[in-house]
Amino acid sequence: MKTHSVREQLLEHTLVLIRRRGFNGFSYRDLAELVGVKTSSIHYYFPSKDDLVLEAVREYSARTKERIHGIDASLPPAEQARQYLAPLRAGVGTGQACLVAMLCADVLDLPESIRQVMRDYVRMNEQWLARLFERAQPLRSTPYPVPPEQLAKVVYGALQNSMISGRLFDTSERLEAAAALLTGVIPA
Amino acid sequence: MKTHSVREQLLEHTLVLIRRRGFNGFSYRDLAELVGVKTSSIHYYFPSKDDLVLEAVREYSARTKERIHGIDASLPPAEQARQYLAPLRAGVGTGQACLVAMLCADVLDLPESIRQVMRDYVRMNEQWLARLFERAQPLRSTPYPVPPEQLAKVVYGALQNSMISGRLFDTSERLEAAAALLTGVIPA
DNA sequence: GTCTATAAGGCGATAGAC
DNA sequence: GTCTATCGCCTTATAGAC
Repeated sequence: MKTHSVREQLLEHTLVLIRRRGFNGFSYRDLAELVGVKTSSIHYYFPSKDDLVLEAVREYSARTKERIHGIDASLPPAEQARQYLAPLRAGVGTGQACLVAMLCADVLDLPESIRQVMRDYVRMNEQWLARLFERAQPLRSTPYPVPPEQLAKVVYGALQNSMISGRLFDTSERLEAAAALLTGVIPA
Repeated sequence: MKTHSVREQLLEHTLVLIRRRGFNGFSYRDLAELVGVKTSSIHYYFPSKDDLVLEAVREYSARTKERIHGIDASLPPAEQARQYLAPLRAGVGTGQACLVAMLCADVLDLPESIRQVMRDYVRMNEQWLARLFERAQPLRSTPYPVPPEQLAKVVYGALQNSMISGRLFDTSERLEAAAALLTGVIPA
Protein backbone atom coordinates (compact mmCIF):
# COMPACT_ATOMS: atom_id res chain seq x y z
CA MET A 1 0.00 0.00 0.00
CA LYS A 2 1.51 3.30 -1.16
CA THR A 3 1.79 6.09 1.36
CA HIS A 4 1.72 9.72 0.39
CA SER A 5 2.56 12.60 2.67
CA VAL A 6 -0.25 14.99 3.52
CA ARG A 7 1.55 17.69 1.58
CA GLU A 8 1.66 15.50 -1.53
CA GLN A 9 -2.03 14.66 -1.22
CA LEU A 10 -2.93 18.33 -0.82
CA LEU A 11 -0.99 19.25 -3.96
CA GLU A 12 -2.45 16.33 -5.93
CA HIS A 13 -6.05 17.21 -5.08
CA THR A 14 -5.38 20.90 -5.70
CA LEU A 15 -4.29 20.06 -9.25
CA VAL A 16 -7.62 18.36 -9.91
CA LEU A 17 -9.70 21.03 -8.17
CA ILE A 18 -8.15 23.86 -10.19
CA ARG A 19 -8.41 21.91 -13.44
CA ARG A 20 -12.12 21.40 -12.76
CA ARG A 21 -13.34 24.59 -11.03
CA GLY A 22 -10.61 27.20 -11.35
CA PHE A 23 -9.02 29.45 -8.73
CA ASN A 24 -12.26 31.05 -7.50
CA GLY A 25 -14.20 27.81 -7.78
CA PHE A 26 -12.61 25.76 -5.01
CA SER A 27 -12.03 26.40 -1.30
CA TYR A 28 -9.82 25.18 1.52
CA ARG A 29 -12.92 23.40 2.77
CA ASP A 30 -13.28 21.42 -0.49
CA LEU A 31 -9.62 20.48 -0.36
CA ALA A 32 -9.66 19.57 3.34
CA GLU A 33 -12.60 17.20 2.88
CA LEU A 34 -10.90 15.45 -0.05
CA VAL A 35 -7.71 14.83 1.93
CA GLY A 36 -9.40 14.16 5.27
CA VAL A 37 -7.85 16.95 7.33
CA LYS A 38 -9.07 20.24 8.77
CA THR A 39 -8.66 23.48 6.84
CA SER A 40 -6.23 24.80 9.44
CA SER A 41 -3.85 21.95 8.61
CA ILE A 42 -3.64 23.17 5.02
CA HIS A 43 -2.37 26.52 6.28
CA TYR A 44 0.49 24.69 8.01
CA TYR A 45 1.83 23.53 4.62
CA PHE A 46 0.61 26.44 2.51
CA PRO A 47 0.13 29.64 4.57
CA SER A 48 -2.07 31.33 1.96
CA LYS A 49 -4.13 30.19 -1.01
CA ASP A 50 -1.68 31.99 -3.30
CA ASP A 51 1.14 29.85 -1.86
CA LEU A 52 -0.86 26.70 -2.51
CA VAL A 53 -1.71 27.64 -6.09
CA LEU A 54 1.84 28.77 -6.85
CA GLU A 55 3.19 25.37 -5.79
CA ALA A 56 0.46 23.64 -7.81
CA VAL A 57 1.41 25.54 -10.98
CA ARG A 58 5.10 24.79 -10.42
CA GLU A 59 4.39 21.09 -9.97
CA TYR A 60 2.09 20.97 -13.02
CA SER A 61 4.66 22.80 -15.12
CA ALA A 62 7.51 20.55 -13.99
CA ARG A 63 5.55 17.44 -14.94
CA THR A 64 4.70 18.80 -18.38
CA LYS A 65 8.31 19.85 -18.92
CA GLU A 66 9.58 16.38 -18.11
CA ARG A 67 6.95 14.82 -20.33
CA ILE A 68 7.49 16.81 -23.52
CA HIS A 69 11.27 16.82 -23.11
CA GLY A 70 10.96 13.06 -22.90
CA ILE A 71 9.54 12.86 -26.41
CA ASP A 72 12.30 11.57 -28.70
CA ALA A 73 13.07 14.40 -31.13
CA SER A 74 14.45 11.95 -33.69
CA LEU A 75 11.04 10.30 -34.08
CA PRO A 76 8.91 11.15 -37.14
CA PRO A 77 7.15 14.50 -36.48
CA ALA A 78 3.71 12.87 -36.75
CA GLU A 79 4.65 10.38 -34.03
CA GLN A 80 5.96 13.17 -31.79
CA ALA A 81 2.65 14.98 -32.28
CA ARG A 82 0.75 11.84 -31.34
CA GLN A 83 2.70 11.52 -28.10
CA TYR A 84 2.18 15.20 -27.32
CA LEU A 85 -1.59 14.81 -27.77
CA ALA A 86 -1.96 11.54 -25.83
CA PRO A 87 -2.51 13.00 -22.31
CA LEU A 88 -4.87 15.62 -23.70
CA ARG A 89 -7.00 12.89 -25.22
CA ALA A 90 -6.80 10.94 -21.95
CA GLY A 91 -8.35 13.90 -20.13
CA VAL A 92 -11.51 13.88 -22.24
CA GLY A 93 -14.56 13.21 -20.09
CA THR A 94 -12.78 13.84 -16.79
CA GLY A 95 -14.03 17.43 -16.52
CA GLN A 96 -10.43 18.56 -16.29
CA ALA A 97 -8.87 21.17 -18.56
CA CYS A 98 -5.29 22.45 -18.56
CA LEU A 99 -4.48 23.95 -15.16
CA VAL A 100 -2.84 27.02 -16.68
CA ALA A 101 -5.74 27.60 -19.08
CA MET A 102 -8.17 27.50 -16.15
CA LEU A 103 -6.08 29.93 -14.08
CA CYS A 104 -5.89 32.22 -17.10
CA ALA A 105 -9.60 33.03 -16.68
CA ASP A 106 -8.93 34.12 -13.08
CA VAL A 107 -5.66 35.88 -13.90
CA LEU A 108 -6.88 39.28 -12.62
CA ASP A 109 -7.01 37.77 -9.11
CA LEU A 110 -3.52 36.22 -9.24
CA PRO A 111 -0.22 37.72 -8.02
CA GLU A 112 2.70 38.33 -10.36
CA SER A 113 4.60 35.34 -8.92
CA ILE A 114 1.97 32.94 -10.26
CA ARG A 115 1.57 34.77 -13.57
CA GLN A 116 5.28 34.39 -14.26
CA VAL A 117 5.17 30.61 -13.95
CA MET A 118 2.03 30.56 -16.13
CA ARG A 119 3.76 32.56 -18.88
CA ASP A 120 6.75 30.22 -18.78
CA TYR A 121 4.40 27.24 -19.13
CA VAL A 122 2.62 28.63 -22.19
CA ARG A 123 5.91 29.62 -23.86
CA MET A 124 7.39 26.18 -23.21
CA ASN A 125 4.50 24.49 -25.02
CA GLU A 126 4.46 26.99 -27.89
CA GLN A 127 8.20 26.63 -28.39
CA TRP A 128 8.04 22.85 -28.44
CA LEU A 129 5.32 22.95 -31.11
CA ALA A 130 7.20 25.62 -33.09
CA ARG A 131 10.34 23.46 -33.22
CA LEU A 132 8.24 20.50 -34.31
CA PHE A 133 6.84 22.54 -37.20
CA GLU A 134 10.31 23.81 -38.10
CA ARG A 135 11.68 20.29 -38.32
CA ALA A 136 8.71 19.14 -40.41
CA GLN A 137 8.87 22.11 -42.78
CA PRO A 138 11.58 20.74 -45.16
CA LEU A 139 9.46 17.61 -45.64
CA ARG A 140 6.55 19.65 -46.98
CA SER A 141 5.94 20.45 -50.64
CA THR A 142 4.37 23.86 -49.89
CA PRO A 143 5.21 26.41 -47.17
CA TYR A 144 2.98 26.75 -44.09
CA PRO A 145 0.15 29.32 -44.43
CA VAL A 146 1.84 31.19 -41.54
CA PRO A 147 5.36 30.89 -40.01
CA PRO A 148 5.98 27.98 -37.56
CA GLU A 149 6.01 30.27 -34.50
CA GLN A 150 2.57 31.66 -35.36
CA LEU A 151 1.21 28.26 -36.31
CA ALA A 152 2.38 26.96 -32.92
CA LYS A 153 0.51 29.75 -31.08
CA VAL A 154 -2.69 29.03 -33.02
CA VAL A 155 -2.59 25.25 -32.56
CA TYR A 156 -1.68 25.54 -28.87
CA GLY A 157 -4.44 28.09 -28.26
CA ALA A 158 -6.98 25.89 -30.03
CA LEU A 159 -5.91 22.88 -27.95
CA GLN A 160 -6.19 24.85 -24.70
CA ASN A 161 -9.64 26.13 -25.66
CA SER A 162 -10.79 22.69 -26.76
CA MET A 163 -10.19 21.26 -23.29
CA ILE A 164 -12.10 24.12 -21.67
CA SER A 165 -15.06 24.03 -24.05
CA GLY A 166 -15.02 20.23 -24.06
CA ARG A 167 -16.92 20.41 -20.77
CA LEU A 168 -19.69 22.48 -22.40
CA PHE A 169 -20.19 20.07 -25.28
CA ASP A 170 -20.24 16.34 -24.65
CA THR A 171 -17.83 15.65 -27.46
CA SER A 172 -14.11 15.82 -28.24
CA GLU A 173 -14.81 17.35 -31.69
CA ARG A 174 -12.86 20.50 -30.98
CA LEU A 175 -9.85 18.69 -29.55
CA GLU A 176 -9.80 16.41 -32.58
CA ALA A 177 -10.18 19.36 -34.95
CA ALA A 178 -7.06 20.97 -33.46
CA ALA A 179 -5.30 17.60 -33.49
CA ALA A 180 -6.25 17.14 -37.15
CA LEU A 181 -4.76 20.49 -38.10
CA LEU A 182 -1.61 19.69 -36.09
CA THR A 183 -1.06 16.36 -37.81
CA GLY A 184 -2.51 17.63 -41.09
CA VAL A 185 0.27 20.13 -41.66
CA ILE A 186 2.92 17.52 -40.82
CA PRO A 187 3.98 15.00 -43.49
CA ALA A 188 3.35 11.41 -42.52
CA MET B 1 -28.07 63.41 -21.58
CA LYS B 2 -28.88 59.78 -22.18
CA THR B 3 -30.91 57.95 -19.59
CA HIS B 4 -30.68 54.22 -19.07
CA SER B 5 -33.02 52.20 -16.93
CA VAL B 6 -31.53 50.56 -13.86
CA ARG B 7 -32.14 47.18 -15.45
CA GLU B 8 -30.16 48.21 -18.55
CA GLN B 9 -27.29 49.50 -16.41
CA LEU B 10 -27.21 46.29 -14.38
CA LEU B 11 -27.02 44.18 -17.52
CA GLU B 12 -24.38 46.40 -19.10
CA HIS B 13 -22.08 46.28 -16.07
CA THR B 14 -22.67 42.54 -15.68
CA LEU B 15 -21.36 42.02 -19.22
CA VAL B 16 -18.11 43.78 -18.32
CA LEU B 17 -17.78 42.08 -14.92
CA ILE B 18 -18.14 38.59 -16.39
CA ARG B 19 -15.80 39.37 -19.27
CA ARG B 20 -13.17 40.48 -16.75
CA ARG B 21 -13.56 38.21 -13.70
CA GLY B 22 -15.87 35.34 -14.69
CA PHE B 23 -18.94 33.95 -12.93
CA ASN B 24 -17.24 33.21 -9.60
CA GLY B 25 -15.15 36.38 -9.73
CA PHE B 26 -17.84 39.03 -9.30
CA SER B 27 -20.55 39.61 -6.69
CA TYR B 28 -23.84 41.42 -6.30
CA ARG B 29 -21.89 43.85 -4.17
CA ASP B 30 -19.46 44.67 -7.02
CA LEU B 31 -22.37 45.19 -9.38
CA ALA B 32 -24.42 47.27 -6.94
CA GLU B 33 -21.52 49.66 -6.33
CA LEU B 34 -20.95 50.15 -10.06
CA VAL B 35 -24.61 51.03 -10.70
CA GLY B 36 -25.15 52.94 -7.46
CA VAL B 37 -27.94 50.84 -5.93
CA LYS B 38 -28.15 48.37 -3.04
CA THR B 39 -27.72 44.66 -3.63
CA SER B 40 -31.36 44.00 -2.69
CA SER B 41 -32.44 46.12 -5.66
CA ILE B 42 -30.62 43.77 -8.02
CA HIS B 43 -32.74 40.90 -6.72
CA TYR B 44 -35.86 42.85 -7.73
CA TYR B 45 -34.82 42.68 -11.42
CA PHE B 46 -32.93 39.39 -11.28
CA PRO B 47 -34.11 37.13 -8.43
CA SER B 48 -31.00 34.93 -8.52
CA LYS B 49 -27.48 35.24 -9.87
CA ASP B 50 -28.30 32.53 -12.41
CA ASP B 51 -31.16 34.70 -13.71
CA LEU B 52 -28.82 37.66 -14.06
CA VAL B 53 -26.14 35.69 -15.88
CA LEU B 54 -28.66 33.97 -18.16
CA GLU B 55 -29.98 37.36 -19.30
CA ALA B 56 -26.41 38.62 -19.76
CA VAL B 57 -25.51 35.69 -22.02
CA ARG B 58 -28.72 36.16 -24.03
CA GLU B 59 -27.99 39.86 -24.51
CA TYR B 60 -24.36 39.20 -25.44
CA SER B 61 -25.39 36.49 -27.89
CA ALA B 62 -28.08 38.68 -29.50
CA ARG B 63 -25.58 41.48 -30.09
CA THR B 64 -23.04 39.15 -31.66
CA LYS B 65 -25.73 37.58 -33.84
CA GLU B 66 -26.83 40.96 -35.15
CA ARG B 67 -23.24 41.97 -35.77
CA ILE B 68 -22.03 38.96 -37.74
CA HIS B 69 -25.30 38.68 -39.66
CA GLY B 70 -24.76 42.32 -40.60
CA ILE B 71 -21.53 41.47 -42.42
CA ASP B 72 -22.24 41.59 -46.17
CA ALA B 73 -21.76 38.03 -47.45
CA SER B 74 -21.08 39.34 -50.97
CA LEU B 75 -17.93 41.13 -49.82
CA PRO B 76 -14.52 39.53 -50.53
CA PRO B 77 -13.88 36.83 -47.87
CA ALA B 78 -10.79 38.65 -46.61
CA GLU B 79 -12.85 41.80 -45.98
CA GLN B 80 -15.52 39.78 -44.17
CA ALA B 81 -12.79 38.30 -41.98
CA ARG B 82 -11.46 41.78 -41.24
CA GLN B 83 -14.91 42.93 -40.09
CA TYR B 84 -15.35 39.81 -37.97
CA LEU B 85 -12.03 40.45 -36.23
CA ALA B 86 -12.51 44.21 -35.68
CA PRO B 87 -14.31 44.06 -32.29
CA LEU B 88 -11.88 41.40 -31.02
CA ARG B 89 -8.99 43.72 -31.82
CA ALA B 90 -10.85 46.60 -30.18
CA GLY B 91 -11.02 44.61 -26.94
CA VAL B 92 -7.24 44.30 -26.64
CA GLY B 93 -5.98 45.98 -23.46
CA THR B 94 -9.42 46.30 -21.88
CA GLY B 95 -8.97 43.17 -19.76
CA GLN B 96 -12.14 41.79 -21.31
CA ALA B 97 -12.34 38.40 -23.03
CA CYS B 98 -15.35 36.80 -24.70
CA LEU B 99 -18.17 36.44 -22.18
CA VAL B 100 -18.93 32.87 -23.25
CA ALA B 101 -15.27 31.86 -23.12
CA MET B 102 -15.04 33.21 -19.56
CA LEU B 103 -18.20 31.38 -18.46
CA CYS B 104 -16.83 28.21 -20.04
CA ALA B 105 -14.20 28.01 -17.29
CA ASP B 106 -16.98 28.12 -14.65
CA VAL B 107 -19.31 25.82 -16.59
CA LEU B 108 -19.46 23.20 -13.80
CA ASP B 109 -21.26 25.79 -11.63
CA LEU B 110 -23.80 26.81 -14.29
CA PRO B 111 -27.34 25.44 -14.83
CA GLU B 112 -28.36 23.77 -18.08
CA SER B 113 -30.40 26.84 -19.15
CA ILE B 114 -27.23 28.93 -19.36
CA ARG B 115 -25.17 26.15 -20.95
CA GLN B 116 -27.68 25.86 -23.78
CA VAL B 117 -27.34 29.53 -24.74
CA MET B 118 -23.56 29.19 -24.52
CA ARG B 119 -23.55 26.21 -26.89
CA ASP B 120 -25.73 28.11 -29.36
CA TYR B 121 -23.31 31.03 -29.22
CA VAL B 122 -20.25 28.91 -29.98
CA ARG B 123 -22.00 27.05 -32.81
CA MET B 124 -23.18 30.33 -34.35
CA ASN B 125 -19.62 31.62 -34.55
CA GLU B 126 -18.18 28.33 -35.79
CA GLN B 127 -20.83 28.06 -38.48
CA TRP B 128 -20.26 31.61 -39.69
CA LEU B 129 -16.53 30.92 -40.03
CA ALA B 130 -17.17 27.56 -41.70
CA ARG B 131 -19.36 29.17 -44.36
CA LEU B 132 -16.71 31.83 -44.94
CA PHE B 133 -14.11 29.10 -45.54
CA GLU B 134 -16.51 27.22 -47.82
CA ARG B 135 -17.08 30.28 -49.98
CA ALA B 136 -13.34 30.99 -50.14
CA GLN B 137 -12.41 27.40 -50.99
CA PRO B 138 -13.03 27.57 -54.79
CA LEU B 139 -10.70 30.58 -54.96
CA ARG B 140 -7.79 28.55 -53.56
CA SER B 141 -5.25 26.65 -55.64
CA THR B 142 -4.81 23.90 -53.02
CA PRO B 143 -7.36 22.32 -50.64
CA TYR B 144 -7.42 23.28 -46.95
CA PRO B 145 -5.27 21.08 -44.68
CA VAL B 146 -8.54 20.12 -42.90
CA PRO B 147 -12.23 20.52 -43.95
CA PRO B 148 -13.83 24.00 -43.50
CA GLU B 149 -15.91 22.88 -40.49
CA GLN B 150 -12.81 21.67 -38.63
CA LEU B 151 -10.78 24.70 -39.67
CA ALA B 152 -13.56 26.90 -38.30
CA LYS B 153 -13.45 25.14 -34.92
CA VAL B 154 -9.68 25.51 -34.70
CA VAL B 155 -9.60 29.18 -35.69
CA TYR B 156 -12.53 30.06 -33.42
CA GLY B 157 -10.96 28.19 -30.49
CA ALA B 158 -7.63 29.93 -31.04
CA LEU B 159 -9.38 33.33 -31.13
CA GLN B 160 -11.29 32.60 -27.92
CA ASN B 161 -8.12 31.47 -26.15
CA SER B 162 -6.14 34.45 -27.44
CA MET B 163 -8.51 36.89 -25.72
CA ILE B 164 -8.24 34.97 -22.45
CA SER B 165 -4.46 34.59 -22.49
CA GLY B 166 -4.07 38.15 -23.79
CA ARG B 167 -4.49 39.28 -20.19
CA LEU B 168 -1.55 37.12 -19.08
CA PHE B 169 0.80 38.46 -21.71
CA ASP B 170 0.92 42.18 -22.46
CA THR B 171 0.70 41.61 -26.19
CA SER B 172 -1.84 40.76 -28.89
CA GLU B 173 0.57 38.27 -30.51
CA ARG B 174 -1.75 35.32 -30.07
CA LEU B 175 -4.80 37.16 -31.39
CA GLU B 176 -2.81 38.26 -34.41
CA ALA B 177 -1.44 34.75 -34.96
CA ALA B 178 -4.99 33.39 -35.15
CA ALA B 179 -6.02 36.34 -37.34
CA ALA B 180 -3.04 35.66 -39.64
CA LEU B 181 -4.07 32.04 -40.10
CA LEU B 182 -7.68 33.09 -40.72
CA THR B 183 -6.73 35.58 -43.43
CA GLY B 184 -3.77 33.46 -44.58
CA VAL B 185 -5.97 30.61 -45.77
CA ILE B 186 -8.29 33.03 -47.59
CA PRO B 187 -7.26 34.35 -51.01
CA ALA B 188 -6.92 38.14 -51.17
C1' DG C 1 1.61 18.25 12.77
C1' DT C 2 -3.09 18.33 13.72
C1' DC C 3 -6.64 19.80 16.16
C1' DT C 4 -10.59 23.17 18.24
C1' DA C 5 -12.18 27.54 18.33
C1' DT C 6 -12.75 31.80 16.48
C1' DA C 7 -12.04 35.98 14.06
C1' DA C 8 -13.46 39.23 10.41
C1' DG C 9 -15.56 39.67 6.47
C1' DG C 10 -17.88 38.16 1.96
C1' DC C 11 -21.65 35.64 -0.26
C1' DG C 12 -26.55 35.20 -2.27
C1' DA C 13 -30.96 35.85 -0.79
C1' DT C 14 -35.32 37.43 1.81
C1' DA C 15 -38.74 40.24 4.71
C1' DG C 16 -40.90 44.17 5.24
C1' DA C 17 -41.05 49.47 5.68
C1' DC C 18 -41.58 53.32 2.73
C1' DG D 1 -38.81 50.31 -6.99
C1' DT D 2 -35.63 51.10 -3.51
C1' DC D 3 -34.40 50.93 0.86
C1' DT D 4 -32.76 48.92 5.83
C1' DA D 5 -32.01 45.06 8.31
C1' DT D 6 -30.98 40.56 8.71
C1' DC D 7 -30.44 35.54 7.87
C1' DG D 8 -27.52 31.49 7.23
C1' DC D 9 -23.74 30.09 5.24
C1' DC D 10 -19.17 30.31 3.23
C1' DT D 11 -14.51 32.26 2.85
C1' DT D 12 -9.43 32.73 4.14
C1' DA D 13 -6.77 33.02 7.97
C1' DT D 14 -4.92 32.93 12.94
C1' DA D 15 -4.23 31.61 18.02
C1' DG D 16 -3.27 28.33 20.97
C1' DA D 17 -4.06 23.52 23.12
C1' DC D 18 -2.40 18.90 22.51
